[in-house]
Amino acid sequence: MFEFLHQKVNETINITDEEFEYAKTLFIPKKLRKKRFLLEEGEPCIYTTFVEKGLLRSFTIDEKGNEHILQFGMEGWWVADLYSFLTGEPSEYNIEALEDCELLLITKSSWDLLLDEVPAFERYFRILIQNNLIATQRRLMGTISTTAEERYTKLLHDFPRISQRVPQHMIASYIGVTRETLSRLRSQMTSG
Amino acid sequence: MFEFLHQKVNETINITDEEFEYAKTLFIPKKLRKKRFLLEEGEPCIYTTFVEKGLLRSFTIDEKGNEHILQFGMEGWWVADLYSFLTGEPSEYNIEALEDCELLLITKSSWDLLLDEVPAFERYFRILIQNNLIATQRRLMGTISTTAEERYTKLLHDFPRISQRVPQHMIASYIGVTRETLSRLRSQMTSG
DNA sequence: TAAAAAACGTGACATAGATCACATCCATTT
DNA sequence: AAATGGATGTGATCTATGTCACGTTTTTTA
Repeated sequence: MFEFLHQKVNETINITDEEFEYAKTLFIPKKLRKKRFLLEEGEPCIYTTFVEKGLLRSFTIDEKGNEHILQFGMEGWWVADLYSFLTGEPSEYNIEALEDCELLLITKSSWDLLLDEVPAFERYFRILIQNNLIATQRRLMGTISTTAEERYTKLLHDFPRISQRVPQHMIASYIGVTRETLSRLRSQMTSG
Repeated sequence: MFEFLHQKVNETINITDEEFEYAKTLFIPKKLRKKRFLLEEGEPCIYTTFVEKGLLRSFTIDEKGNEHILQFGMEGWWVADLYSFLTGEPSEYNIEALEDCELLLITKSSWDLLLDEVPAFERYFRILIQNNLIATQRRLMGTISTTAEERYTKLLHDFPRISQRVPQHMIASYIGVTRETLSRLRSQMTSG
């Protein structure tokens, strides 16, 4: 059950088997079925979650009822509302399973304990967050400076299998356009 | 010279005086005059920089010659092209002083040493990057889901003094519109 | 302090993308 | 297998923002 997490951690930092054995005691395994929510807007995000299997999305819903996707959480990734997790404030995000999922949850207090007891995990999360920051900065700059078509093409390039796994209207909301616009974009691209 | 950095670090983590004394030996003080560049696109970002005094911006220039600002670096903040700093790859960003600056630079090898020797600094940078990620995610979601006017109002709210310190066309490029659009927005806002 | 450069405002027009409306098409549930 | 709801495509229009052009004001620099 922990092989995949162990592998991901080992790819990033040096960690002893005892340290990882200790870490294992702090995680809570959970299965979550498609369409079920791991987190709903307004409630505090009490877990940070490692995705062993499946696919989730974190997203907001604005006043008009439009959804805006912050991220997809695929196998090997982590999902949470980081701000809510750290502060205990109500979450701004929803997190929903887009496929049946197998997850490893860790609470804030266990996470704090883990970082205190095993400095290697402090580094692991620093690197994880660092890579996430770099990716988020790139996406931000792309959103500011490129067209919807370029952002769509880049998404397909970065995650080739995504369009088989999630409906088009979610891809549209990830790149920041309406489903209608993405639909027209796609027909232009195949015809042209 | 290091009082401000010491203060910022102390606000975030617990650190002994000896640990901070060691850290001090790894930084390179530098003054940078207004309009001078700390980093130019294409060259590797060999330093991460703490801003003691002054103001900088990191930005890209696209094929059309338009500038897009990733961030302003004010007193107490850090600036770098994180990806380039970590990998040694050529930078995608320019970093320019918008005011006369006093900076503390640290190279990648010194930074690695610091994180190895003083685990408290690993935590300091983890928290720093974490807060930056949260802010960047918020800005991304705002860019996807709100109007230019809302983004402008939010920027003024978050950084009330920014509009006295940087020209309007840079504020425009930060919120992702042209200078003409921001100019019109501003006249609407004061009239309405 | 004169000259040059950068910043800013504003009009006319172009365009990407949003909105609204409706018609399939496909999948999940019973 | 029927039925319901979600997902997609597409037309007609609307709107925010971009683009281009030119003039004025302010700030730097020589």
